[in-house]
Amino acid sequence: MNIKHDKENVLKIGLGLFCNKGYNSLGIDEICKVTGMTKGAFYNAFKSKEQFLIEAILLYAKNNVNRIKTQLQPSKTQTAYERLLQFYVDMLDIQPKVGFMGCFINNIMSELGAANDKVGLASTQAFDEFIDAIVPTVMEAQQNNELKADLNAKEITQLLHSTFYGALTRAKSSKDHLQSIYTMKLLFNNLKTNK
Amino acid sequence: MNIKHDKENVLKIGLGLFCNKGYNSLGIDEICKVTGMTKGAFYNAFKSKEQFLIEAILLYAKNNVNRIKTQLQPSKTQTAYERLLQFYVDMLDIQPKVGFMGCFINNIMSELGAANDKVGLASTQAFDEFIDAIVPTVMEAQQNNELKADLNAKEITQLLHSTFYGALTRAKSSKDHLQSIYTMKLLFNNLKTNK
DNA sequence: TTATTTGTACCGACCGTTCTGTTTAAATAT
DNA sequence: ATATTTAAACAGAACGGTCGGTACAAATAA
Repeated sequence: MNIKHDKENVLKIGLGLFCNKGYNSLGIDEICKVTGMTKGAFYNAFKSKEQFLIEAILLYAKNNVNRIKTQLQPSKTQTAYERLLQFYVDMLDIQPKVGFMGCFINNIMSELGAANDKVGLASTQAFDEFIDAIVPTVMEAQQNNELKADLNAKEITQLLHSTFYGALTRAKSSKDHLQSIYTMKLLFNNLKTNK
Repeated sequence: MNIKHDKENVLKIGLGLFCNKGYNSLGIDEICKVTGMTKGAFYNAFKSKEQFLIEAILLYAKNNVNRIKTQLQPSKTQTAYERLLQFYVDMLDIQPKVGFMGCFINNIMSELGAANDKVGLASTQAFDEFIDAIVPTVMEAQQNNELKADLNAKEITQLLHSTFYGALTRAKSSKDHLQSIYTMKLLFNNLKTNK
C-alpha cells in the first residue's frame, strides 16, 4: 500500500529535525521514521541527503520571509522601532521552549557553510532574503525619526541580524537567553536617534 | 618502536582540524593520521573523542585569552578604541587565508552547544573568558572618551563579541568577509561618543 | 499493458571504541 | 653494577553499530 507523501510536509518535519540535531547528526533513517516514509519513498522524492537539506533551506527561507513580513506589518499599536525590537526579542524569548534550537539558517551556515559551497550559497541567499524582508521596517523607523537616519538601512539591518545570530549562538550554548535579549536591546538603544 | 607524543601538540593539531571540519565530520582516524598517532596511543591519552574536544576547548581558551591580551595591550601608536577595532577587523581579514574556519568556540557552540551540556558549558566559559580579557580595553576606551561612558563595559563587550560571531558565521557561508568588516565598523561607529 | 512509486534487504564505507599484545623506561632487588 | 619486576605508553587489528545510498521485486497508478 503506497502512501502519498506530502513533500512539503516531509520537508517541514525534516526542517525541525535538522534544527534540533544539525546536519551530520541526523540520519535518513530517523527522517523516514518520523515522517513515516520508507527509504525507497525518500530516495524517490529526493536525490540525496544534501539535496533534501537544500530544499529544506529553500522552504524555510520562503516561510520565514512570510513570517517576518507578517510580524513586522504596520500596526496601530506599535511603531516600526517597537515592532523590530519585539521581533528579535520574541525569537530569543521562545528559545527555552524550543530547546534552544536557534535559527536553522545560522546553524547550517556554521556547520556546513564553509565546507559545502551549494549549502553555503543557499543559506547565504536565505540570509539575504531575511535582510530584504526587514529593511522596509528599518526604513520606516528611520522616517519616524526613531532610528538614526544617516545610516544605510540595509547595513543597519545586517548589523541587527548579525548581532542576533551571534547572541542566539551564545544563548544556545549557555542556555541563557536573557543575556542575549539584553545584548539586542543594547544594540537597539545605540541605534536610536539622539532625541 | 613507540613514539613519545606531546599531548599539547596533539591537541593543537586537533584544534585546527576541528576548526576546519567541525566535530562530527572529523574522525579519530584522521586525527591519528595527521598527528602520527595510532588509536592505541590516542585512547591511552584521551578518554574519548568528547573529552579530547573539551581539552581542546580549554587549550584554545587559554591560548586565545593570551593572544587577546597581547593584541589589546596598551600601545603608543593606537588608542584603546583603535586597538579594539583593529582586533576584530584583523580576525575577519584573515578569514580568506584560513579557509573561513571562523572561531573555534563559535563553531562548537553552534554545532554542539545545545545538544551536549559538557561542551556547552566549556564553550560558554571560554566565551566568558574572552569577554573578561577584552573588557579592560573597553573601559580604557570609555575613559578616553572614545566609547560612550554611560554604558556598562561588560555589556558593550558582549555586544561587540556577539556581533563579531554573527558576522563571522555569515562570512563563513558567503565567503565575503568585507561585508562583515563593514558590519563591525558600523557597530563601532555607533558606540562612539558624540563628539 | 506500461510506467511510476514504494518496501525492504542489502552494500561498502566509516564511525568511536575496545581488545590483546608489545615496547619502553623507571623502580626495585640482587 | 646487574638483573628483575612493574606499570604506563603504544601499536594496530578487530568489533559492533551506523551511515548514505542502491537494487529490485511488489504494489499501485496510468
